[in-house]
Amino acid sequence: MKIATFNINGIKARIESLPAWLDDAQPDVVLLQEIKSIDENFPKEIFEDRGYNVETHGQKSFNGVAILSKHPLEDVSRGLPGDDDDAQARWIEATVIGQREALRICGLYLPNGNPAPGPKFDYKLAWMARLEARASALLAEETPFLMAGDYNIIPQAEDAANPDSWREDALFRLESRTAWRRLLNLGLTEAFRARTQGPGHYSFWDYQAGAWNRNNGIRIDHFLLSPACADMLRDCQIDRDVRGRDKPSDHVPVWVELDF
DNA sequence: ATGGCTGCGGATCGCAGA
Repeated sequence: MKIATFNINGIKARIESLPAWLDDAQPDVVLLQEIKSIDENFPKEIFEDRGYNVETHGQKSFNGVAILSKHPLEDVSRGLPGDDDDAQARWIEATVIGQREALRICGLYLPNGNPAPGPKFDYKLAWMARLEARASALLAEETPFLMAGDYNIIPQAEDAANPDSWREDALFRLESRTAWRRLLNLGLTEAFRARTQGPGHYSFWDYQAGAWNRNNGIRIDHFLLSPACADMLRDCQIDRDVRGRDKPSDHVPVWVELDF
């Protein structure tokens, strides 16, 4: 089963290029971020016509996540637990039934956190603490799961073309990387690094300053896998070429192939 | 050498993103 994550930076702006990528890549499940749409305005029919079940958790103008799945989705849950006052739509989870077992899939759009320090950075770190708590709870349930999406975290220097320019940025500050490390220390596996080593692998290139043409990218879209899910991992790739197509998002899809 | 953008709402700019 092929499961992808893709920050599309606005469903209205990607109304043609997203279906084109789906037809090309043929993922079974897609976790979308930054749909920038309320649920009522999300064009479900475009995806239902292609055989996908569609579950959204949107809001006006900003953020918003969704799941597309060719397999039935069960027990859909919206919003990251831990703060009832958090109105930002950044988390959705559901259970996908595979051939042999079920997999809990969590789609996330982690806060950017800039400028740092400041209230937005505090929100990012608090959100990551809630994410850690959710991961711990899922581990305790002993059901296989993955958490994937736009983490807005550059894990290591090799994940940026120019790491020195990111040192003080919320995506690469020590506090952010420490919170990321805490997730890994729970026993989660980062899918891409389980299979591919070395620099030069990116999932985001800024629209500005010719970042794509210069390959000035960063790797911030990730899959974290529970131990049982990590045993299912067969492949993990970044669809880099998507960034060079017509009217691209600033992110590209990342996907895993899981045997379950 | 420097710096360059895009999307959204309800507007013809301000904010947000990373």
